[in-house]
Amino acid sequence: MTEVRKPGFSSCNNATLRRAARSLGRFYDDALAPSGLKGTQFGLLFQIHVGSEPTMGTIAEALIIDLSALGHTLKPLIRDGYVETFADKDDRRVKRVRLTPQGETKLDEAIKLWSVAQQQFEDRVGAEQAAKLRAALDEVADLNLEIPTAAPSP
Amino acid sequence: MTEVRKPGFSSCNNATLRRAARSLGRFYDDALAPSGLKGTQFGLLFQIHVGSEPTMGTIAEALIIDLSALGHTLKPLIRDGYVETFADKDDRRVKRVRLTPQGETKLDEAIKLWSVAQQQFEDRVGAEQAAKLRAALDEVADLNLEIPTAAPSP
DNA sequence: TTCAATTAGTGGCATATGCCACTTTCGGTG
DNA sequence: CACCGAAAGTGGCATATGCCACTAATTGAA
Repeated sequence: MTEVRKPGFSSCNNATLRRAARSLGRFYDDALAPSGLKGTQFGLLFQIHVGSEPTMGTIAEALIIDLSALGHTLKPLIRDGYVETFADKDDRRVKRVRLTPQGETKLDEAIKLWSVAQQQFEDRVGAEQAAKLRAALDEVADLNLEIPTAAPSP
Repeated sequence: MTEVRKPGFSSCNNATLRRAARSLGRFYDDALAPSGLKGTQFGLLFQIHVGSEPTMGTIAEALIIDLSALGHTLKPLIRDGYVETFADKDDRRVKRVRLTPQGETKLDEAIKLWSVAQQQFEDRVGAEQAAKLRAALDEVADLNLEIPTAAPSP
C-alpha cells in the first residue's frame, strides 16, 4: 500500500500545542501591551496575587514551570517593582513572594486589558467550548507523563 | 457552598495553554534527549523535511512563528550541520532551507524516539481524544485573532 | 529608466524556559 | 553535637520567541 510513511507532522501533539501557544500568546501579548506586561508576566502576577505569599516552589508547582525558570522570569518583575520576595520565617531556605502596591495596581490595569482578549476569544470559540478546551489542557498538563528510564536492574 | 471563588486564574485560555505546553514540552524533550534535539528542533526539522526546500517565510507561516524567531532557532541546527540554506534562483531576497544528509539521518533517529513519547501520550489520553485536541488547537491557532486597534476614524 | 513602496531576512535586545552544578538550610542519626 | 542526605533556590549556559530597526532585492508606477 502506498500508505503515508511519515507520520504527518501535524499529528505531533507537542508541535500542535506549541504552535497554538505561539499564536494565542501573541494575541494576549498584544492585548496586554499597553500595560507593558507580557502574557506570562500577567499570569505570574495573578498567581502570586491569588496566593497567600506563596513560596517559589508552590508557584512553580502550580504553573508547572521549572523552579529556576521561575526565578529568571521573576527578575524583571522585581526589577520593575511589581514583586518582592522575603525569606520564610520558619525555614530560611524558603523564599516567599508577594506583589508590591504598584504590582497590585499594575495587575488591576492588566486585568482590564486581559478581559478584552479573553472575551474576544470566548466570543469566537464559545465560552462552553473554551471551558472544555481548558479542561482538556489541564488534564494533559497534569498527566505527569514520563519516559521509561532505560536503566532496569540496578 | 464553600466553593473556590477565585476568578480562577485557570480561566485564562492563554495561561492554561502555556502551562500545558510547558508540561508536554518537557515530556517530549525528555524523549528526544538521546538524539540531542529539543522538541522544537525536531518539529522544525520535520517541517523542513516534508517541504520542498521551503523558504523561511513559508516555514514561519506554517508554524505560526515569527520570521526572525525562526532565523534564530535555525542557527544551532545549521551550526550542527543538520540544515543548510541557499538563495532562491528567481528572487534573491528569498532564502530556501533544506536538510543535509546528516540532518535526514538525525531526523530518522529522532522520529524513533518521538514515536515512543507520541505513543505513550496517545495511550494515556486515547488516540481519538488526542486527535480531537489537536484539531481544537489547530482551530485556535488559525483563528487569526486581533486586538481592535485603538485608532478609529482617520 | 528612475524612484517610492513593498517584501524577505538579519541582528540586536529582552523575556521565557530548562538543565546542571553549587550553596545554604534543615531534619534525622548515631 | 557532628555528619549525611534531602530540600529550596541561585547562577551560568543554551535554546525559544518576539519586536524593532535596518539592509537588500523586487515591483509598480510616473
